[in-house]
Amino acid sequence: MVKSSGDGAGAKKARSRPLDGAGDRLADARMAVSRHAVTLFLARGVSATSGDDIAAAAGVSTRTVWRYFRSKESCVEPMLAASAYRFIAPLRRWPLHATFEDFLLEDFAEVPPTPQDLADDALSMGLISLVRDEPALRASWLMVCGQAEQAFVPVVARRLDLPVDEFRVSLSAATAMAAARVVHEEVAVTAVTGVRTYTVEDVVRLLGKAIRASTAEPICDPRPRRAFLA
Amino acid sequence: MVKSSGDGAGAKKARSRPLDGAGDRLADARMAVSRHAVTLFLARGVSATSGDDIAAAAGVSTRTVWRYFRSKESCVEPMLAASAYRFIAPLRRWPLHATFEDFLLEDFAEVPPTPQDLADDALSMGLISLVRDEPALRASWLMVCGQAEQAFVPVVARRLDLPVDEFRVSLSAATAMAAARVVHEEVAVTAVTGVRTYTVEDVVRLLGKAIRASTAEPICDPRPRRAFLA
DNA sequence: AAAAGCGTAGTCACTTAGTGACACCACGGC
DNA sequence: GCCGTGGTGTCACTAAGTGACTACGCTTTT
Repeated sequence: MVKSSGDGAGAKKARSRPLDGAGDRLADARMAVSRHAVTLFLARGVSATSGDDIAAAAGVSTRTVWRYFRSKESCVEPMLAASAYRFIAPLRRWPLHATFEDFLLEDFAEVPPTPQDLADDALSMGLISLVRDEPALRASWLMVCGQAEQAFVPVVARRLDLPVDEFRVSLSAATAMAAARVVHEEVAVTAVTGVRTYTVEDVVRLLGKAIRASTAEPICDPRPRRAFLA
Repeated sequence: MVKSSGDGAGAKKARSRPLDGAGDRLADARMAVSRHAVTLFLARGVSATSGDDIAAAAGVSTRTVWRYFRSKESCVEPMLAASAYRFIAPLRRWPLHATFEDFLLEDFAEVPPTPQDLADDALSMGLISLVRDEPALRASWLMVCGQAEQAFVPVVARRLDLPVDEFRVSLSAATAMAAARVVHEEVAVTAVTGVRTYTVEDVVRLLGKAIRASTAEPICDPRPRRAFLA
């Protein structure tokens, strides 16, 4: 089913991958296919959508779909990952003296998401709301959370002034992203079922609370001055 | 690829499922197949093992394998889940006044694992050490961690004296199991690569430290008396 | 400007993963 | 004895996923 490396494509040159802005042609192509896959999954369900359907909708050959993705379900990963990165990427610029909420809200005000981003986030939320019932989809969602966890590691390391390979750092990144996952799932199901609606601010506050509760490390708040301890 | 429900089999009657001791004939059969699958995966690698191979090794028809499991990779889930439950199931009896480490170590001394359990744990560890490289296996591992999270919910609820559907409870269960996952992965790779060895006590202490660090809630220690706050 | 080099997509034949339908026990109740 | 009921095997089939090769576009070289 899977040869060895993750998602065939990118193995060749490991080119740039800016993580933030656009630019990677291959990543864009994968993203386009992913968007069509998600749309189809939401419209007719995962099992009623074939690889051929996805290929046809995206206007590429079936072979290309399997070159891009290691399985049908993993087609959703770029979409979900992109939504996650829209939160995590800005945090690489998060100044040490700012709180989680203050920084993120200010940043969103300064660099507002594009309409495309918002549409993608809506699709992602729809998908996340399905994750409880569709095991294959859940596996992909958890994989994306794992990627998010990796992307969050340097943020935590900087906040704690610790090297990225420190155990405390990976632990904190893992628990924080677990908290973020639970919040996202909760938000997705309540939003999709119409129980309530959320503003960006609501979500940021929920995330902040959850991440604070998820670790004894002070990653969300200004770092205490070392001088007091020395 | 997947019809709708998780792992075809058990849908019919949702019979007992004792979670602890043996007894379920179907679960035992699934476990036996799972054990053979894990052995083969470890011996020759996942992609070099086919569904037919697993069926042949387990002495059942291929059709039965697909009835038991929704995919080749998910064959490993019963083995991994059983290892996880050997930690979580006892915790349902965890008295409120005992610390995590004290209770678990005492319990393991009283009810020592069978040789079969120990062998299964060794296989599981071998498998967990592979999850970093094999994405399909990683997805299954994360699914098992999700099941463990669900199983941990009632334990947390009891410790916090909160209903099982409280958000704080699912949050804590999620972050605690994320911590446990990171510890298990670390232990698995260092143990398998021979960097160091672990006793049960080592693992329990590592888990305790990690879970304590993973949540602001006092789930690992005796619950503070409410009377002081009232 | 032609040629060579390279990276990516398409085509098609092929293997393996996974499902549906039905026959066949083994078991327990009556 | 007969009748459900639940689990398994057989077989035919669909869908997922791979290998090998071709063809196109783009850059670099001469």
